[in-house]
Amino acid sequence: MLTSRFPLCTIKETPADADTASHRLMLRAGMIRKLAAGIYSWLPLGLRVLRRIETVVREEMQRAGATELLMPSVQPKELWEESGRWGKYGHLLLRMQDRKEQWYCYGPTHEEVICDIVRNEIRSYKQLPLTLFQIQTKFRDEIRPRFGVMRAREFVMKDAYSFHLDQASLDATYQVMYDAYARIFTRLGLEFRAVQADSGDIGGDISHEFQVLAESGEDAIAFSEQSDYAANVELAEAAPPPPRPAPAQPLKRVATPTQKTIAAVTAFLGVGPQRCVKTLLLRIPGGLVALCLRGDHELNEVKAGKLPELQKGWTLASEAEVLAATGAPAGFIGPVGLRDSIAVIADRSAAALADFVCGANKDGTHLTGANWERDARLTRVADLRSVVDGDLAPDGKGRLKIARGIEVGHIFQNGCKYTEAMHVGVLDEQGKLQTPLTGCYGIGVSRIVAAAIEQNHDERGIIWPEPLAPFQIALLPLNMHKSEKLQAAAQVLYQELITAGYDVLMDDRELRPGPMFADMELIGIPHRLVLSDRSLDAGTVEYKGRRDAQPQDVARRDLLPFLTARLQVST
RNA sequence: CGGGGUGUAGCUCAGCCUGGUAGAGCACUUGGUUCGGGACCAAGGGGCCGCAGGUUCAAAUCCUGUCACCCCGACCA
Repeated sequence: MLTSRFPLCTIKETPADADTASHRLMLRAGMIRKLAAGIYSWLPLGLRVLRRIETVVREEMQRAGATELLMPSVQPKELWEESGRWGKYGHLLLRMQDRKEQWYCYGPTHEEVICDIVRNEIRSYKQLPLTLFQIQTKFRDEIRPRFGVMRAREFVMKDAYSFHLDQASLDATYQVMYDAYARIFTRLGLEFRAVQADSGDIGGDISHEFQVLAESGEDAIAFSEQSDYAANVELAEAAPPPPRPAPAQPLKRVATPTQKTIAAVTAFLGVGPQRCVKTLLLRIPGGLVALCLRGDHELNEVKAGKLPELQKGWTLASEAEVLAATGAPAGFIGPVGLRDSIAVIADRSAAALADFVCGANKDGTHLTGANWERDARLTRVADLRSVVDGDLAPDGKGRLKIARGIEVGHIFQNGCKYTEAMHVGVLDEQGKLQTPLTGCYGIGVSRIVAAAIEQNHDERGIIWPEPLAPFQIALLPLNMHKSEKLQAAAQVLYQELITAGYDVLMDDRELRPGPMFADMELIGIPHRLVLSDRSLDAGTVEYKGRRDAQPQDVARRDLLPFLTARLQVST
């Protein structure tokens, strides 16, 4: 490809509203342009990268036994009413009407459509197990899109769905997909981790996320350095605490006139936050619930949301509700002496404390030497907190570290959630109608582009992992317009490289060398060849890898073998 | 949805407070010089000052409304 025929669209200045490295570099390199909030055009350069990822994903999906199809991006309301998600999916669903005023949505995911296809086309157990996938543009009307294509509203996703007669078959395919995902992200040259995950609204029991490790990631993941344990912090557990010691101190009331926060109370009383119990009062339909946590721990809302008491929704109690229920303002409430109608659910770590400090349910007062059972009613113990760095791993092997990641893949076992709702049935060997089990497997194709850049860039621009690079080789003939000799030599080399099977971008613009170098480094081409009258006279070509500190001269006649040793021929 | 902010040339922004012929840098076009790390000189093209109302002799500037976008939060296979 010649730069004169390939619009590079690079920009020198940093766009004002780009906050992360990948967003900034994708705009500067001319890969994407914003059309509206969370909606981007893919310019030619960006599209080449996107296609490279799609190719790897497609190859690995096929190798894993999945078959490609393509479903519509626009889906009728009726299908979503069958699954019950027209209402449940909420504002994420972009709804629209056609000329007949029929309602549709722009598909945020395709469980409904795939179930409709399978129930119409698949009749017999002989056709199962079946795994279908597509690479499609989806739309989720995120409340706050940000970071460019990392959290866009419109995005490209690979989604696969598998159908099974029994759990063993689902387990087997799930494992095949898990392995395929690991191979995909490895092939793409990304540093990633597979972690146990919450299955969220998709539903189901078993679920893993594939997280690309990056400081700017929106997810926190916990993993043990001495075992395989790795989980999203939404879900991660610590090993249970040791059993509660017996009470040793008497319950004592202390005046804490202005100490409303854990930090203030601990400083005032000279005890660590891990000796305190903080109490959160939640409003649920028809009542209140108290959740108790150790002072140094945070409530994990995903875990709390699974409590039976909170199934019908919850919010934090208002200041007025707290006062009415406990007689004290927030900051002074505690589990001791709460009225009987309020269930007291303590996190395992809080429940393991003896002689703790907590609010006295009286303005300006705390208690010391408080103890469960003796002083405070305990309805139930549950795992309610988020793990923190240094917690013991749940398998007892090693301590947990917390890192940040970008979720690029997510696999689920859904059981019969969708097939049941959508009335998918297949006849088994006995001629009996069975509801198949399903798995679903997503990869954020466009998000991977951003994730790869987050992991691979420097102050000059992007540094593409080889398999993602829009071009393999940048060929820069310097000041070619002034030298016919150089023009001829460049043309010959360009043709040679193409014939050898390389993906080459030759810069034939009448630019000074500086801007040429800068552009190629910005767009991250992994290998650079420079031709000049000087090198022509010396019979050499200058080579520099994108990560190399210094260029090197290679004899012209040795160039092809030199490249063969360094890079793969593209297909 | 709550809070904050911004809409002026392709991009980054000044001008607005205190109303009076719309600006700079970068980018673009042409000519010249230069040219192995984002050159220089000269000449040029480019604007419904987000949109709609209002006040005024006169509005980018003041007032009202509206739309879009950005940031923080809630939200998020």
